[in-house]
Amino acid sequence: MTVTNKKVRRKKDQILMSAIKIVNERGYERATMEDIAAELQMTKGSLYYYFKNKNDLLYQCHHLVLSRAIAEHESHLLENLSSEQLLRKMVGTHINFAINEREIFNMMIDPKRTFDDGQLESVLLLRTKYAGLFDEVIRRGIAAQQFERSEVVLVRMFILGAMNWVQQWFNENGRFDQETLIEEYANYVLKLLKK
Amino acid sequence: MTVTNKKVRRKKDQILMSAIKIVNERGYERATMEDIAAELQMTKGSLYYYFKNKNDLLYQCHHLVLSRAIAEHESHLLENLSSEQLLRKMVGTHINFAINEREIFNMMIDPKRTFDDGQLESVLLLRTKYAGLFDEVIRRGIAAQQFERSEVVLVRMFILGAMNWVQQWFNENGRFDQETLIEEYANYVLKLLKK
Amino acid sequence: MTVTNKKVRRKKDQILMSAIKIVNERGYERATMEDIAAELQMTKGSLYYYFKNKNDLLYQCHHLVLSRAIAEHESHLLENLSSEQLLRKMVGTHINFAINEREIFNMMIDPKRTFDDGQLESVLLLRTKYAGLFDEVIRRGIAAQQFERSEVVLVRMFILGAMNWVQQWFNENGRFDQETLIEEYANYVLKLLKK
Amino acid sequence: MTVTNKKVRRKKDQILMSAIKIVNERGYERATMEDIAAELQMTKGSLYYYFKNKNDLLYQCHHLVLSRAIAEHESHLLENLSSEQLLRKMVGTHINFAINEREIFNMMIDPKRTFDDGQLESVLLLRTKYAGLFDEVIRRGIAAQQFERSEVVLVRMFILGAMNWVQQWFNENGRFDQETLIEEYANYVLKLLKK
DNA sequence: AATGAATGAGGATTCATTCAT
DNA sequence: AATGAATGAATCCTCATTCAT
Repeated sequence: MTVTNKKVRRKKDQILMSAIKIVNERGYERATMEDIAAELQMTKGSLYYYFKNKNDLLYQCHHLVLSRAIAEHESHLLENLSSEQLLRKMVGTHINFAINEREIFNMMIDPKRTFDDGQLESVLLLRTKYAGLFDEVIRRGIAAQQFERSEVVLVRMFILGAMNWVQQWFNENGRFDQETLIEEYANYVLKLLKK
Repeated sequence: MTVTNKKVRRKKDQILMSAIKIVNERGYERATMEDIAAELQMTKGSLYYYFKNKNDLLYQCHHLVLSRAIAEHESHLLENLSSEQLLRKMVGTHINFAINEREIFNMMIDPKRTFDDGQLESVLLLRTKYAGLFDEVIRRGIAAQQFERSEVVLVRMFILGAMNWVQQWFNENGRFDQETLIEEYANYVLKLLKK
Repeated sequence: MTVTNKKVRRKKDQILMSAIKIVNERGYERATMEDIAAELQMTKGSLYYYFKNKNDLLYQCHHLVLSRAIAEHESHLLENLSSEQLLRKMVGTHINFAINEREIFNMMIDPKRTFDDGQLESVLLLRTKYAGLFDEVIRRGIAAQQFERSEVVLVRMFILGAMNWVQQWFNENGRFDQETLIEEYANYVLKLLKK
Repeated sequence: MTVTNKKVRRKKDQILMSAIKIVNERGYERATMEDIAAELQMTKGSLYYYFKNKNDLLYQCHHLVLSRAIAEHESHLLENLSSEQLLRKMVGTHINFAINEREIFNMMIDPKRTFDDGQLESVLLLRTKYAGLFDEVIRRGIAAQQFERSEVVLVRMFILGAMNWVQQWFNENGRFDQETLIEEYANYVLKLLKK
């Protein structure tokens, strides 16, 4: 990779961060290219040097966030933890992303509406991978006879849903802080899974 | 109520149903007044005879759906059921709405972005009422010593989130049919709550 | 004229009064048929029973107001007054109309923009007639050697303009009341005309 | 000022001139953004690159014209002229603007209907300043004992009204040319003011 | 005579996208 | 690499007008 390419890479990342921020604040449709550019004191025209179009830009945001979440989960999987400990960590990671990357995480929700076919395939792949990480832990726990045997996919959906919803109501100044929330949610998750 | 008012009422309802459908298909921002009108073979101009503007129309969709869901829950509350039976019914009602009124139910998600102050107040009131119905059942169960004593609000959020998420992945032709889904989810909910 | 026709006549007049009021408040373009109808607790559809279209309605307003002003001036002309006395009365009449029928009087200003050919002709006829009344007095005064010989048309334009402008700044609660204003303006007019 | 800013300035001015022309032809409400753009062979979208909205554009037209008129009057005030000579020049300037910037000058008439609060304040300030220039000359003349002592404000209103009205009837091909008109009007004004 | 309902032609505004420089 | 400028398609909304009842 040439120096120039590195620069481009860095700029792209800056733009992605800016876009993530703006989209998180305003939502996909209301985030304009102008807004995203202004955040970086660029003009919107310049964005098109780095990204084919708005869709492409937003797709890459999505990809970035999801990849990071996956990476974080994977690092937990490598630690030598019990299923319970592991799951607690994953609950923490997930809720952190859900709260702090609200809108981008939301894109996961209904990617069909936004992405074109090629992008969609890639996104769905990542989603599947992401979900698979949870399935993996659940299966490990069942195998270790710590978790009750059950429809893995269904219970995973239940759990992910519960956690995603957090972003709808969680409020930094509210009754619960993020840490307590994570702990309690992890307890619920484990109650659900354990024998 | 005069004949005319009934007619207007009926027409308004038709428009609302059409709007609900279109919004469910395309999402709030992408649903145009033209689309909504076309669905009923009207012209967009006519919509403005019945609704002040797009926002008003969408607000009324939201209000309608939420009111209906509340009414259904309330009818269950009047039946003489055990907390467990009641909760199973409410899970059924909720998941039905979540699946079949997808986007409108989604408006609940982040009304701040869409509604103006007056509307917002009314929407938040309904949301609170809706959530309160679940709290009520949970409290009943705790009082009857069938459910474990716990942070009612938090566990309710967990449950509602899990159920809302269903709309993201549920697919009529998938591995589970709606009925099985509801039953399994009710089981999870009860496992979470019971001692 | 049949009873029915009389009724229609009365209704038309009511509508004209309503239209005059609304147009005076909001201006020609901003006065909607709906506004005008609402003032009389009618629906806009009904207006079309009485008037061909908005243009026609507004034309008739204009015609009505101008006719009344002319009638009032003519009645003064019949009284046996000196040119000076007569002119004072006419100044009073004109300023009253200019203030109290603001916008309709304003239509006189540039009728070309609003009216179609047939209407225009009739309006211009009335305008000419209206202006002619002032010319008449001025000529009488000159003939009676009370007023200075001068370009009658030009001085009349000067005077009418001065009086029309009153509506732009006159304010009931301002420094001058309407009566004082009229008296002072009449003084100016006479200073202009007298030898 | 950078080159770019100069270009923008020039373009803005072109647009303003175009807008002034169109508004003078059609009036405020009937002048569409499309019309204004077409005059310059631009698209209406481009106008929004230079002006926030129609209101803003029209406000700036108004501001421009009024500022120019004020500047012209002020240059006369600096010349060493008698009150009479000065007033004659000002009559000329005013009538020229009234005839040649018809509608824009007319915006002065009832700005309340068109402008928002911030703009209104600025417009009223300019109007007051404009009127003050005439008051100034009149007072000078009174002080120099060339003009009769009188209600300065009232007589100034009278005079301005008379001159504004010119635009309603003056016609290049009519009986009077602009120069004669100005001379005669100046005579009237002086007859009104002089002892 | 009156009206409720519908319509369609405009008009203001926004914004992703393009492109010459 | 970046930008200023322009564009045009899309979208909301208004309102005079029509017409069946």
